[in-house]
Amino acid sequence: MTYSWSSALQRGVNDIFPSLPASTDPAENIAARLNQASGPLRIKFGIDPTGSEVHLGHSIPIRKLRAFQDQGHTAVLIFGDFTARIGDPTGKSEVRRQLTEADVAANVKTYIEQIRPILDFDTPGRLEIRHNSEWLTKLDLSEILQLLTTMTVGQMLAKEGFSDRYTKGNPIFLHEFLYPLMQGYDSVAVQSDVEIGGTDQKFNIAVGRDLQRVFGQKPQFGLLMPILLGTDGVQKMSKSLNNYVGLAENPVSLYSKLEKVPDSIIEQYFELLTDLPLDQLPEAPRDRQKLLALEIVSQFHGKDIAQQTQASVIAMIKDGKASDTELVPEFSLTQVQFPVKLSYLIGLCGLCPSSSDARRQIQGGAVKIEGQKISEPDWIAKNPETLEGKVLQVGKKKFVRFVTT
RNA sequence: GGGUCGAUGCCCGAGUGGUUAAUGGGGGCGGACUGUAAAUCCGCUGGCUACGCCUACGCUGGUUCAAAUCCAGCUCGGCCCA
Repeated sequence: MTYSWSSALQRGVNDIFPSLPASTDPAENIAARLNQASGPLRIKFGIDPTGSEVHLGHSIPIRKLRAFQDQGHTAVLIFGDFTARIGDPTGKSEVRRQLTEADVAANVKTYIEQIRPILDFDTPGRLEIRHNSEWLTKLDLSEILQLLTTMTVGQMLAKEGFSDRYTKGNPIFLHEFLYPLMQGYDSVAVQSDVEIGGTDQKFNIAVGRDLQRVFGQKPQFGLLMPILLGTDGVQKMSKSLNNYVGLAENPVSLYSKLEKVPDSIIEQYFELLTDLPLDQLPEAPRDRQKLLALEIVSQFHGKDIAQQTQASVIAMIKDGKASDTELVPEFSLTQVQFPVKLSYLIGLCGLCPSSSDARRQIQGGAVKIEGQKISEPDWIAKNPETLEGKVLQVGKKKFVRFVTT
């Protein structure tokens, strides 16, 4: 098998270092490394299982990993179970939530399920799943010191984020300095040839190169993918900003979020999240949004379901109410005591976070039953029969159908 | 370790004894408009099956008829000194 720096591998790549054309040393050129490889290269990607949801932003480097797999290389997927458990206090001085071993293990499990549609799990030799606790828990103090001697405080402070925080007077804890080193050591442990990461990972990946050199290995290449902007089109996709699209979301929610991706970023979404040729996209902006939504739902749920979803979402909007029973979540009234106040019920079924909020939504004219607006905050349903089979709607995209079973 | 300044709702940030669930901005949500977009305009933005009740201004006590506001101790941060 021969390897090459193909267009599939190059698609969407933001940066590659050591930089591609600049170096005259053939060994310092990723294309050369690929061309000369006698066997599959080891492509590293690491992710800290700190939460339970993976979103489209995370999927970008993973998709790139898949592209390497498809070219015959070995994807080395590292779960940062050790780094996750210490808890990375990056950003604010937020409460450091200590994750237990069990939390992390559970997260790893859900991550794998969510990632499964993207990566090739089946072809032998194409995927290696590792956990960094494997080697990081074994380091003793003298080995840690050896890692620490490779860097200066000045170098650390030069890292984006650290420098900001330092000049702003925000706290930086010492153990945060250890993060880049731990992640870098992962590269040593798995002997990676190429590490994939977001552009924000440049520093950490570079540390990996340094450490590999220290440990007598050939330094990896860094392949940086752009950070995906969230559905607000402004800030990076993240769960805490609530501008994310989760991989595990149901088809309807996936579709309805993606079909309104702002025009300004939709091209980037196509480039990074699909394999569609960019010069053949539809002209009309609205058609682009629909195609994007359809394509991505297909990736995770298959073409049939995607098309079905598109049809029902269109119907849902057009008629002003949910018509397709399959795709509207059901809520059972069996546990509810009647008569019930609507504001309370809305809180119960989760369409609003609290009954107070539900009350406000009713007053704001956001609540409909079967397309009929309810504006009386003390509206009461006398018995289950008045609601059975009906669709409750809060705002434009939150629906629930009442059932009595 | 010593000195000093600080800690307010999702975030930033006013308020320094009493019409204070707490000005303002951001964000978010909802409504109108639209391409289910953007921009714009309007409303909402502690909880409670609610004409009332309960929690809130780092934590714990104290002063007072009354405290986010005054006092003490504690916790956590910034800066300066060592």
